[in-house]
Amino acid sequence: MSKKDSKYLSTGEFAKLCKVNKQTLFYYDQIGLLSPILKNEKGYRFYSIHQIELFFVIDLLKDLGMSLNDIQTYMQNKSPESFLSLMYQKKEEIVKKRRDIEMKEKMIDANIALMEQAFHLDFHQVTFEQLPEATLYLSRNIEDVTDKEFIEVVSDFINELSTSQLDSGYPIGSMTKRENVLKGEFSNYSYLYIEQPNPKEGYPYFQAVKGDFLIGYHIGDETTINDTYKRLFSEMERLDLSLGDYVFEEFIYDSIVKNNKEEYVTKIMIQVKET
Amino acid sequence: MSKKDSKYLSTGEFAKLCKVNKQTLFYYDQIGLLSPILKNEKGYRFYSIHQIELFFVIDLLKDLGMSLNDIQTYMQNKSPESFLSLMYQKKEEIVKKRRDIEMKEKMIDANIALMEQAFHLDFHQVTFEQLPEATLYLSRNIEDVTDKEFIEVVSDFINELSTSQLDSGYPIGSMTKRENVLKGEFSNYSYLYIEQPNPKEGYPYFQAVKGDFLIGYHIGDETTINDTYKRLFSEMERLDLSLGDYVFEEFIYDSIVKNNKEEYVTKIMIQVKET
DNA sequence: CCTTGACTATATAGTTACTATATAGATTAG
DNA sequence: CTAATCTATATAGTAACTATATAGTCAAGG
Repeated sequence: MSKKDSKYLSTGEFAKLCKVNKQTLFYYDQIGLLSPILKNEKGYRFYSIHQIELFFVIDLLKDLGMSLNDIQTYMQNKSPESFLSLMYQKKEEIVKKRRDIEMKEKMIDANIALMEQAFHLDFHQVTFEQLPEATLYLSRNIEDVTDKEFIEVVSDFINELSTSQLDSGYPIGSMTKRENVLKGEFSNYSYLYIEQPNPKEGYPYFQAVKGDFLIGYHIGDETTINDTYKRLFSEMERLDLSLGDYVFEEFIYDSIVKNNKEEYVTKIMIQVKET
Repeated sequence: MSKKDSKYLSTGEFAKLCKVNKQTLFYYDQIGLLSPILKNEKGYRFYSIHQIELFFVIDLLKDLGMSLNDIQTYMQNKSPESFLSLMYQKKEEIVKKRRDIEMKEKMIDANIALMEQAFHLDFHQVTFEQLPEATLYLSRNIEDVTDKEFIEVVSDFINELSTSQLDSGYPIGSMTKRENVLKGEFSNYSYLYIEQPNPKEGYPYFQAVKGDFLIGYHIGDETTINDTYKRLFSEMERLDLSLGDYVFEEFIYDSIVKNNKEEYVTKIMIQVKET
């Protein structure tokens, strides 16, 4: 490279600096998005070091979901005013994006915690535990609803979680009222719930779970859960305990980690009081 | 829809719940990534509400840059152990991604601040100001380097910023030592710098800028900056000020917001002391 | 009972933003 | 002077949708 040329970067050098494939720069040149400031008689491209700034902005906008076409349109009509308004718009978008990432990070954390916990559990053991208070966000009531209504409630609940940013990453559980459990309708759930480790103001939360629980695990799919309930109830009797207000169910192993239903595991937490 | 069918969601309903295009679900079914649990004799697809969980995991992994192919591979060999190790791996990745987003948000904030500020400036005004202390991260020395070396230093500087997470989003400026300025070598910069609003431990920062400055603006490209410097120096003389340790240059309007070089604006901050 | 409108399906082609490959000429280090 | 390494163009392939065309299905209203 001659002394004169050394002010500039070749495509390869510029690509390295931008941390992209050389082909990408050819492509950007082709579509006219970012062309080298000079091409010599042999067709060799030469980029100025200042062009890195432009590349960074392109990269930023691209990362924020703007198409190369739209970026090009901006670049052709650029001005401090349009840049500022673009930045304001992208600020809003990136805040959304950051929240989304934060939520997903929480989801990963919750999944890790759940799995780590699961490894230390003996699913054949029934235990008596005191659970601390927890705040739950509940769905609408789902007692005795039709299948169709059930689907609607679940859909609304899921939508509510994402629109109101209530999705803590924790798994969704279901709770059943004492009276339905007493009737033997173990799967006639009253509400769906999701735990809220950091409850926000202004939502009708359910303060729950503080108290004594009998905890057991059901292995297999929901069709055989009645047997497990019966086993737990006889254990309750043996310990001289009586049923409290609610029973809670949470999946430990489900379709996400197991291929066949026989290996699913459901945690059953029966609120109890001493007689 | 018959009572029996109402336990399930049609492709359209499920797509709405997943917040994706119906076609995407066809595509996922086609490649065998996520198939409805039943298809009736007419070929209509029916999804179970539980499948939303699987979709969420697929969506999470996809968002974290995993290809549908790799996701499928995981799904075929799923187990609590492999899920946990996947989650640990994705946790690392998402932390990186979050930091990246946070950095870009800062970049947007800095750009907004810069532009808002610029709108309130009169580029023809020369002012005398006291600037607060600031922490700068400097490049290697670039006095009297060749063009080639200059490019190398800039490249290294930019790489260092991203690898050591020193990129604060602020624009990169250049500073020139008093002695070079006195020789009239205004563009024989000594260092590049980037401001660090929240300096981290363990880096050799430059504590700077606290003190009195004469601030003016150069309109046009770098080839004519000498005239502006001369104008500023005569103003310095008039005010009975003498040159301090450094002169700082920062772009206000550059190729990112202006199409032609005649409209570029450079802020020149001359450190001064009273004589 | 028939029609209308809203759904469902499949098949195929198009899109975006690369990415890889093949071929050939240019440059540089030893 | 030659081999290794760069550069270029042209073309094809890729992932993950997305759109379009065509046709069958279904439920609700007149």
